[in-house]
This record gives sequence, C-alpha cells and structure tokens, in this order.
Amino acid sequence: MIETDFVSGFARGLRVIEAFGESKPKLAITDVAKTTGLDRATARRCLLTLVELGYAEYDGKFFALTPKILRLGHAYLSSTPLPQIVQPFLDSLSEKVGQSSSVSVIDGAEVVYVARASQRRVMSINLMAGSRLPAYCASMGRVLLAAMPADQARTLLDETQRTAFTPHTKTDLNVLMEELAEVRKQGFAVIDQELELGLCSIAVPLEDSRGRVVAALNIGAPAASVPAGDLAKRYLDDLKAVAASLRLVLR
Amino acid sequence: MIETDFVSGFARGLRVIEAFGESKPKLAITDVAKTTGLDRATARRCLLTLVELGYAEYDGKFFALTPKILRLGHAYLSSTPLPQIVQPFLDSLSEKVGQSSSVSVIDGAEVVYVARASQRRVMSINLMAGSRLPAYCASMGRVLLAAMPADQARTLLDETQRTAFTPHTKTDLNVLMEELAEVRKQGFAVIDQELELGLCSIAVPLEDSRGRVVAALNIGAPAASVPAGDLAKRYLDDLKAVAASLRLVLR
DNA sequence: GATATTTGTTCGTATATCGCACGGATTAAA
DNA sequence: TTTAATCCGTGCGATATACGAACAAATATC
Repeated sequence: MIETDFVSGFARGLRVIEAFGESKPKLAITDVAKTTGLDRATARRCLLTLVELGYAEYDGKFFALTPKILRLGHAYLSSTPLPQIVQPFLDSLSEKVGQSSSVSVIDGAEVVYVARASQRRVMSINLMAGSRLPAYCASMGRVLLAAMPADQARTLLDETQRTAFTPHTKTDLNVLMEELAEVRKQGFAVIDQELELGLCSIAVPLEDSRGRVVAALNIGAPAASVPAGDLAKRYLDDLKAVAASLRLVLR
Repeated sequence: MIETDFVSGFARGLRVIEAFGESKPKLAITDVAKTTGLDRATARRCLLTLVELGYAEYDGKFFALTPKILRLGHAYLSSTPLPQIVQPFLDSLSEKVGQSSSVSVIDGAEVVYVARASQRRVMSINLMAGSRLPAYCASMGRVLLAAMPADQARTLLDETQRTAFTPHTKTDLNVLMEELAEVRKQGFAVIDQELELGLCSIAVPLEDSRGRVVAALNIGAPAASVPAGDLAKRYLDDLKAVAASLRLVLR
C-alpha cells in the first residue's frame, strides 16, 4: 500500500496554479511543464481543467489565471477568524500613529500578510493581504522566527536563499540567530532598512489566550521621518497594547 | 472518448478548498462531503492531500486551511498586471479626494476587489483584495454589468439571489435592467446606501487601449458627509481622469 | 528557403483513483 | 447504561488518468 490517501492529480493541479506566481501572467503549456516538472500532456490536462472551471483563460497559445482563482484564497481569509478580528485594531492603530500597520503569519520561510491598514505608501512594493516577504529580513518575520524552536528556525534560515536587498541586510546565519535570540529576549524586533532603503519597521508577537504566538503585528515607517532607533520609544507601547487586547480575543 | 482533457481529481480538490468559504474555519470530512457533493472517501482523500502539501491542517477531527492557500490567489495577484498597474493611481486618487477607492473585476454575479486604497473605514465589512460583493447592488457591479450584453446581464441577475440589504436596495429585475441602461448611457453608476446604510459610492468603467471594459473603479464615501447626489459633481472628473490615464496603460 | 528545434496534440496501456459497501469507533439520544 | 445514529477508515471492482512515444504544426536557425 503506497499512499492511497493522496490525490496526485489534485497536487499536480495546485503546482500548475502556483506556476503562475512571480510575475508570469501568461504561460504556454511548455512553460508550465518546465516550471512544474510535469509532463507536457499532464500540464495541458490540468490547464484545460482550469479553463473548463473558469479559473483560467486560454487564447489558443497562452494560459492566464482569472479572478476566480481568488476564491481559493478568499476561502481562507473569510474562514479564518484572524483577519476579521485584527482588522479593526489595525485600523485604529494605523490611524493613531499615522503609519502603515500589518498583521502576518508565517508560511515556510516567508511572512504572509493577512491584514493591513495602509497610510501613505512608502514602499516601492505593493503589500496587501496575501503578499509575501522573506522572513529573515522582515520585522514580523524575525518575531515569528524567534517564536519557534531555535533549531527549527536555524534549519529554515539555512535552507533559505538569503539575498542582501540593501547594504544593511543581515544574511549571515549566525548573525541572524543571535538577532533572533535578542528578539526573543526583548519581545520585539526592529528592522532598519534591511528590505528596502528608507524603510524601517518594528514588530511584536501576537499571542492567543493560551500564550502561543499565532501572528505578528508591525508598524512600518519611513526612515527619514522616524529613525530606527526611535521606533521602540515611539510605537512599542501602542503595539504592546494592541497585542494585549488581542490576547484576550484570540482563541 | 468523453472529455479526456479534464482532470476530475483536480476539479474535485478545488471544490473542497472552496467549501471552506463563508466563515467555516473548521470542517470535518462529512461536512466537506456534504457541501461539495463528493463522496466521503473522495473528500477525505482530497483533504489529506491538502494536509500532505501543507495547505491544510488536521487535528484528527477537523480540517482547517493554512495561509499557504493564499499562494494560490497570490499567483493571480502577482501575475496579473492589473493590480500592480492600478495601485499607484488608486493611492493618489484616494489621497486626493480623502475617500476610499477600489478597483474590481467581475466573476459571475460577484464583484471581486483586485486593488484598494482605503482611508478611514466607513463600512462595517472589511474589504480587501479578493473580497467579493454581489454585483447587483455595488456601484462597480452596476458598471460591469452595464458593460456586458443586456441579455447576458439579465440572465446573470435573474439567477442571482437578490437580497435587500437595506430599504434602499433595488432588487426588482426590471428596475435593475433600467438602471443598467441608464448607467450605460451616462457612463457611471451611483449607489445610495443599497449595500449598507450610510454608505454611498460612485464607479466608472476602466477600458483597455482597445476600448474593452476590463474593470471598474470606484470611490466610496459616508452618506453623511457626501450625499449620493453630490458624488458625481465631486468625484466624477477625478474618476474619469484616472480612467483616461489607465486606458493608455492597459494593454 | 531549407533544415533543425521546439511545441501542441493524440493514442495505447499500465496504473492510480472513484464510489460503494462494510465494520469499528465515536457521539447523541433515551 | 443502552440504544440509535453518525462518522470514520478501508478494501474491492470498475473506471478514469498519467506517462511516454510518436506525429504534426509552428517556430527558430542558418
């Protein structure tokens, strides 16, 4: 008996959907076959299935996903209490401090935004629910990595391609592990332009009522108006207050 | 030979994912089987496949989606040019007028938000990319319905459960069809508290360079500060200007 | 413009998956 | 506690699907 409880056709199809990430709007059959490692015939069958169901369009040459695909992520966002619960807190926090604020969870070595309240844009990239950032150089990522067992975090970081997005980005494994220990000790993480020049942020963990870290909350600010060194002084109390309120609400 | 280009295992799996919508965080095997109409054994195999791939969790009793599911919607948002292209326009528009602004496309009888710039929250519900609203009572929905052939819009509306969310909601099929004709003629749609009391909005179509309507753009405002009758006067020129700019950019 | 390479599609068959039915476990009702 | 009612996991036969190869069409290369 070799794994009878597994629908490989389904798994293959999901691989096909994910092949469209990374700014690849239109893919031909062979492109999909290559990025997924599937046989061309199989990739074609999956793609045509997506078209048949309305999740994709086909112009005879290229396939492109349709907005119906968003139903899948929406199934998560609308079924999980977290985004709905935190959004109002996020809104008032963001308005009070006049900066963008977000909540994210971890998925592998990436941070996934589940809710966000944005003020004037300061980042070049556009963040929204479902957006992803590498955990090792994001404030919420540091917090979430610090919350897991050290060896698990080390393994995760070790397996990650750690790019230096700016001259400030910390990429050395041991340096990062020390950073995580510090974050664990002080209860928050500060990022100073490691992801993008001119942008710094501070994050705290969000615990549920049983004390388990389920997400992270952050505030991002332009380095020009708020130096990284001032972040804790200015925003930590507000962040902690929101975290405390949410601890009572999160089951 | 009947439909050889279709992977029904894949299609079944997607049905399983969508079963988690509508605020159902945790589902047992039988729940999924019921909502999807699949056999229990099949539903179970799909769910275990999701767990195996990390898209879902299983506590021995209930299944719940994980944030990894967002990768699927993210594949669309990051691969489709539309959200990235419109976001900066949305941001500056929203900031200029001091109200929330959004872009959406149509999927069936629903409007799907693909980008949004929000100011202070005025709605009770939380909107973000991937959120859905019934087309018949949303300003962007009216615009998008008006852009399709009348009989197609009529069929879509006829098949839709048209709930009166407020006393102002228009639900009569013929009234709505007349409304669409008016929208088509004047080139914009105004909604006065049909979705939620205290909220009104105005939307215009977004055309690509070939003149095809590919999305809708709106501004929402509290009825208390901006009466519905003033919406066109105050915001239509700004909306039209953005639409004109985007017409040059959208392929 | 001819050849070489890549791409999309079809086909047959070995294999995996589906739906059904059954037994054990769990929960609900009495 | 007993009974009834679900619910869950598992084989089995029938059916559907994946793979690889082969062919045709399109594209690239020279």
